[in-house]
Parts: sequence; structure tokens; C-alpha cells
Amino acid sequence: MNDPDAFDIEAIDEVVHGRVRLGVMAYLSSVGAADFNELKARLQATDGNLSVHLRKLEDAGYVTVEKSFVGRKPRTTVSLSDSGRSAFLRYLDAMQKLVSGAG
Amino acid sequence: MNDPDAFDIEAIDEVVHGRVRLGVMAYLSSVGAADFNELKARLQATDGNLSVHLRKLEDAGYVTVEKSFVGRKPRTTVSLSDSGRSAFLRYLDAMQKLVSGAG
DNA sequence: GAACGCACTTTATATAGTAAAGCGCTTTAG
DNA sequence: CTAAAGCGCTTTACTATATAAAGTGCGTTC
Repeated sequence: MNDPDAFDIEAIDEVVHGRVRLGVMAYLSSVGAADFNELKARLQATDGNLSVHLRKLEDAGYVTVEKSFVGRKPRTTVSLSDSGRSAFLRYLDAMQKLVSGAG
Repeated sequence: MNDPDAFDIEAIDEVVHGRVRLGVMAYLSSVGAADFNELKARLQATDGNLSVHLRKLEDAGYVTVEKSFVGRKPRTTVSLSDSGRSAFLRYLDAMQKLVSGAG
């Protein structure tokens, strides 16, 4: 019925789990890359907040951030890295186990 | 005493003559290059205003504007071009004639 | 002399980012 | 078990430029 080992807290990657970061990962996992504003709109996050979360994902090596100028304005593009994709899959896997185990 | 030809309005380059732009040219003529904030402080100009004037100087080919990132923030560096230096010298020359002619 | 045009300034908004402050939850000390 | 300490997350303020729209003042034109 209910496997007591279904919930392995170690399997829940904290970096991926944060609400905003999870949103970033989920979105990027489907579109591959997006710019700052796109993410900001999707996630209804403030500039500062998104900026901080992107940094954490970047530090973890889950996304790569590229800066460029479009005309004279700065543009930040975020893409999911291979390692990020793996981490996200592992996370989904853990969640999968959780929901099936809890069923 | 007073040379009626001393004031040759054609010699007064409008692009250089604008108050803010003259300040930019004068400052750059001594330091060569400066960034946006340095100019802004010197000239007590607002961001938008300085931005517009720099654009005019750039369009005239009197300055070159380079954008880069310092860490993750954008930086705008402005330098006087050769053509800008010449224009400034011509301007000073015209002014020189003006003041001496008016003496 | 009123209307128009043009340059210049101001103000609001866009694009990101850092730093500091505030909030809530958990851990730990007592 | 409660008070204090530590953490992570969000909010807010301010940094760095840029564009666009609105307001201002001055000179020209009819």
C-alpha cells in the first residue's frame, strides 16, 4: 500500500526544489532556453528574486547564462545544461516515486 | 578693434556647441575616455539626457561608445575619436577668434 | 503677434543586477 | 518546551544604461 521508503528526502534536490527554481527548470526543460523577461513573466517573479535564483541554478551548473546587448540594451539568456536536464529528470523520478509510493 | 568677420557662425559646430555635449567633449579631450557615470557626475546630467547627447556625438562620429559587462552589470565607455578631437579643436579655434575679435 | 518647428530637458518605463532588510521555518541551546 | 540562532526566500531600494513620450523655451514664419 504505502512504502515507508518511498519518500527519500535525499533524492529531492534542494536546488531544483525551490518553487521559483523548479519553475525555471520545468520551463527550460520544455523550451531549452529563454530570456530573463520570459522567465520573469512565466514565474511572476520580481527582477531581484529571479536574478538570485538564476544565480543559484548557475552556480549548481544546471543552467548557463549568456549576456549580450540587443541594440544598446542588455539581454540575459538562460539555457538548461546537460547536467541540469539530468538533475531535473532525477528530481522528477524522485517525485514519481513519492506519488506512487504515497498512493 | 572689432573685426566684423570674427564671428563666423558656420565655424560653430552645433554638435559640439550644445552645453552638455560641449562638456563631454571638453572632458574627453583631457582624459581621452570615460564611462557613463563619470560623465554623468561631471556634467550633472540625468541618465536619459546624457544618453541622448552621447548618441548625437556618436552619430556625428565624434565619440565611440563601447558596451561591456563588468561582472554582470553593463558598462558604457565613451572615448573621443580623432574626428572628434579635430572638431573640438576647430570649435576652440572659432571661439578663440570670437573672443579675440570681440575684444 | 500667434502658430509652428526644433532642440533640449524631464519623467516614466524597460533591462538586469547587487545589497540589505524582513519573514517564516527549523534547529539548537538552555 | 521555549527562546534564540540560523537559513532560505521574498521584497525593496538602489545601481547602470537606454528608449520614448511629454513638457519647455526659443526662434522662425506667415
